[in-house]
Amino acid sequence: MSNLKITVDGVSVAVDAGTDGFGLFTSKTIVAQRVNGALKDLAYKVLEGDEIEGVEISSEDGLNILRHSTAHVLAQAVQNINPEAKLGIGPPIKDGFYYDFDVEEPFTPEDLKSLEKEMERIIRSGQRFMRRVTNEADAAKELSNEPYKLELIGLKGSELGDGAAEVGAGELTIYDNVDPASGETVWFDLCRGPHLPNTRMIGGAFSLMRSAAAYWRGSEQNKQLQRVYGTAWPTKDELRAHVGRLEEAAKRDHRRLGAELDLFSFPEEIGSGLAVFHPKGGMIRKVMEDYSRKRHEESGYDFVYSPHVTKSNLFEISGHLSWYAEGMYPPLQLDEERDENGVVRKQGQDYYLKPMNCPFHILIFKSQGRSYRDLPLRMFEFGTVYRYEKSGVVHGLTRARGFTQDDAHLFVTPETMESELTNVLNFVLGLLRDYGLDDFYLELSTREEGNPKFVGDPAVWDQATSILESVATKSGLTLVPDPGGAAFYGPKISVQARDAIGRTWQMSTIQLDFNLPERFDLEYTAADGSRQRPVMIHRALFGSIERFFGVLTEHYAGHFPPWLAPLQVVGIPVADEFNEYLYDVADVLRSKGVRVTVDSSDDRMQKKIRNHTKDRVPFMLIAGGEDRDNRAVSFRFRDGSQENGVPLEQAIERILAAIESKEQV
RNA sequence: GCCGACUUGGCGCAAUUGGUAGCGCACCGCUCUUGUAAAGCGGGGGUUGUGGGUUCGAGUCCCAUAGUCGGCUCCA
Repeated sequence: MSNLKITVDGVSVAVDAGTDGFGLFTSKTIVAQRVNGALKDLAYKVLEGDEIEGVEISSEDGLNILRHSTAHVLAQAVQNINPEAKLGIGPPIKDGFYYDFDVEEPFTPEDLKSLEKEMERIIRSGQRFMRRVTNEADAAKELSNEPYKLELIGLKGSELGDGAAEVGAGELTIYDNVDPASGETVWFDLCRGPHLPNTRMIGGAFSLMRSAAAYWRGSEQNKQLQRVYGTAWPTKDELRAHVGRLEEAAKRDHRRLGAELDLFSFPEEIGSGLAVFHPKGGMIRKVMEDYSRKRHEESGYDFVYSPHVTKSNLFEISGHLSWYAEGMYPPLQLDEERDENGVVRKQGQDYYLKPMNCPFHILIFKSQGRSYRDLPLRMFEFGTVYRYEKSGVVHGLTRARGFTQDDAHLFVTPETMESELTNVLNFVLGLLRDYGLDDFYLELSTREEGNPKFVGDPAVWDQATSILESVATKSGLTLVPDPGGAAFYGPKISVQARDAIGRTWQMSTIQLDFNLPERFDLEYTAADGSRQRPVMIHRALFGSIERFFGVLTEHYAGHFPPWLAPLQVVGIPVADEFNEYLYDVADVLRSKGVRVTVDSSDDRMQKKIRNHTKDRVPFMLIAGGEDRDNRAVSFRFRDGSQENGVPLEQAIERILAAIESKEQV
């Protein structure tokens, strides 16, 4: 008889005692149930008053369960092949999962192949995932061979981090993998769950992607384990689509496009992480910089310049040498000179390549007495900085060792701080939109209680943080908190932008700083004649020009809009005879500031079209007899579409308009 | 910095168990060339990232170093 009243997907129903998720949900795509907000296996037996929802495999929770179960199968496969392997953790992640193992030999690509085979066998065998509640003492006994799991048991309830998939805040549980034929437990793992009912539901849409080392529990102090990354999807079509997205991202990789389109390179002779821009990349960069300068000038910024090297003293005052010395290039040591008696005649001196521009701008502020009438003072510089990034992190233009920041420092009075921040945020968003990015959210990076990295008075931090938060909230954009992510001297807002294929990039940062003004003892004279300390706002819109260049390259997949394209128009004659006509057309365009050339090489027209399409020239103007006779040209665009016989005046108008409007074509 | 993989003409690749470097594109020359993604023929170019070592002999094996790639850690 029906004696339990529960709610299923919002509908009240009465069910028999002992009813579980298998009884409530018949759809094969329901893989788990959410009971009173908590995820449970389908095997969970409902209780009076439970509010239950089915979890679809294609939902975010469903995918996580699928991937986590696949991770378990991976771990079982690893231990089947190598019983000596010790288990780390194996959580689901975006698009997939990983599992860490302590093994003697790192996994090879061949190992991954044989692991996939073993996983397929396990999946086909249809093992059931059976939840079993245990306690610390029993679990410790069962897992006595698994030192890392033992460590997690000891951590239960305290700071968990990535271990959260193994042990939750509630009961300690183990999942047994039970062979359906023999009823025997063939493998088990400490796990919070939930899981798919059985391995067969994983299906065939999974793949092991790569292996790599990873520190146990994410700390450099710990041993490195061998991590295997995999991906898993409800269907093979979704797996294929995912692989397709990865290929698309690889095709857009700015490092690859940089070489293909002859934009920039990293000559080995110069050193890791140090780029040179070739003429085409240089043109794009110049346009970016010119436009940025124009916008800064319009917005009341002053332009300043500072040298690339400085005596160590400057970064001692700023505090960078005590906090970030290992991130700076080692000093150029100017030797001291001694006379014949060994007495110092000239003191030695250390010079550093600058890793930041702020102290230089501060010195400009200090070069004279400042009045409240001078503020806000906004100093802008394309400042090239050098940071000795660790060898393993250098990555094309997005993580280089030498790069140029579009850096500005605003010196403001406490009263104008909030309005200046609002202006800066609007300025940033407007400029980013001009570069074709228009999907943003904000991140508020704050200090972490008790972390000695953060300097200064906590009360001041709180004040700064609340001002930033208020400005960010008023922008109307989504605000995501980032506790502990602040700079050592103050909190910051960063603008995150989504690119054409949905990836997010941290772009601009706006940081408040109460610390450096104090260290450098900055002052201005207030209206009442008193000496006051200004507040500094650090901000960079592109972050670094190189990085922004890389992001734009990937955003546009190399198809830069006309205003940025290094070559905007190329004339392609149908035959040599029409070169002259196209030269005339090109002259007109060039006189209006268009970057144009005529391809008068020996190649055939078809070959020229192919070459310039691959080069991503936005406008190809083709001309033959018909066009010349009618004073017209034929457009061909990068996507292969074309428009013939466009009157010359109209064609020129159109090209100029496209450049002027910064639109994409 | 740590773990692993990789490095052959400008670029992309090839070279049996170690036996003395090839191909395509690009480049140069010549001939040809009127309608939307590769004309034909010929030519030049590499002491295989660098430095050591093993060997009669090394692109192939070993060591070191630089650089690149994938992760981890880091990112003022």
